[in-house]
Amino acid sequence: MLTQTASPASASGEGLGGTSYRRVHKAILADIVNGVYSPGARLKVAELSKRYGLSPMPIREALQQLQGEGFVIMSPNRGASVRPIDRRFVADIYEVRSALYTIIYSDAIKGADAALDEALVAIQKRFDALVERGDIAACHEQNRLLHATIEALCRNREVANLIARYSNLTSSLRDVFGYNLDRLSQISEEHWMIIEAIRARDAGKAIAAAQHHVRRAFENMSQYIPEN
Amino acid sequence: MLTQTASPASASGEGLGGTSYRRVHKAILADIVNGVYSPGARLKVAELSKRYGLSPMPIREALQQLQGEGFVIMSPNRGASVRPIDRRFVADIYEVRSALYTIIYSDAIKGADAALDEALVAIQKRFDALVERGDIAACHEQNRLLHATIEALCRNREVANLIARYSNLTSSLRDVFGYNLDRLSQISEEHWMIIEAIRARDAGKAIAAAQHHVRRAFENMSQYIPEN
DNA sequence: AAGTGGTCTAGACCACCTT
DNA sequence: AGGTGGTCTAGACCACTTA
Repeated sequence: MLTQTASPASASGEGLGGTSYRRVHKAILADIVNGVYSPGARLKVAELSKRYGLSPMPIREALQQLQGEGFVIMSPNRGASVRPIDRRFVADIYEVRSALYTIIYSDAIKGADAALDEALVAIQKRFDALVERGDIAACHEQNRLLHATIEALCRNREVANLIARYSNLTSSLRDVFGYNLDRLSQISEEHWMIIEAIRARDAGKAIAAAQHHVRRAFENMSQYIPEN
Repeated sequence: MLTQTASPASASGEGLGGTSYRRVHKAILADIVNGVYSPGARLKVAELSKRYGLSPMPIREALQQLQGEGFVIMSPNRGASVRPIDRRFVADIYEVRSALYTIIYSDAIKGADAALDEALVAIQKRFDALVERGDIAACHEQNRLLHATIEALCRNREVANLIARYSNLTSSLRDVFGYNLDRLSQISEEHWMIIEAIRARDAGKAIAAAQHHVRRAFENMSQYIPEN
């Protein structure tokens, strides 16, 4: 048997060219985002090592990157755990998102055209139909799509990265609690306000509507999060 | 000779308890911030390995964390280099900073008291005296202190982290170009506007003044940065 | 086709917590 | 004093670039 791993690109459906630490980074991040590893959970190298069929070091590299990105906390001689999320942290994040929406929605207005208007209306109509049916998962998907469509117009990559990161940080919470039907129809109203403002090409109004939307999302979510 | 390094905590003035990857992370970051490694420069493991008296892996861990934090870019099988900074990136960062100042300066007004007013005035008076003397380095320090004093009132940790990160990302540029005496007296004017707004406890005015300050800083800096 | 330099393994060392 | 699990070393393997 050679020193090198027998199957460098196995254990995952990624095309060649990727390094192990990248695959592991991606995999662990996905597991954190999907709630497989909950906030605060320990991430033991030995376990992960076994799971991915790799020796400790590439695992540690992935964890270090995740630490840099804020998804993981590493304490000296105590190893890695998923970043705990308390109400304060969520409040901080939502406040930043709110501030960033001034950028996103003024870019959105600048880039808006008739095709965008139609797309947004179509998405939100589907959303409403799915609320009627009570299909929460599909609603979630349309919700994601609406925001992605708007945020795609944002020219500021740094903003896009931050928004994506925050979305990942809180998405495990959303899966657990989050969406009941009452909240969904409230969301629909908020979305229509945003869409109307975009169709009117009114940046101030769009920003205000988006910030209102964020605030509501926070108020809804924070009740499910432990104080500390 | 044992397998383990002969002097686990040598090569740096850090107290015990730190791990190697942490020391290296700190050291490399400092070197990037201070311009020892310029944007785009390659960071070869072998060199760093030699420099810090460590084997490749702890170096790589530090680099991975730096990648997660955005200071370093790692390409598969091509290793690490300092994140290149073009004008677009700086523009993006300054736009985000501007947005975050809505949070920082409304917190600042909320937390302001007579002691803060005095402190800010004292700092800016020292700044002005140093401009007279043409002591650019000391000016820079007072500038840093003024902003730190204001930002210390920000309750949002995420915002504080972002601001610190952006400051680190661009500080190597500032060292190279940046501060001539004309710009310094312009900065003084902008600072006094901010201080006046804070003393008046006028959040809107303080935010506007701060955003104006950021915009000017960007305009001044961007002329020194290559288009691409 | 040699060289440069990144990546990964196997296992040793050791810090910390538990008994 | 033993165990658990994090950290680090030495060196093998290999991808990519030079000639």
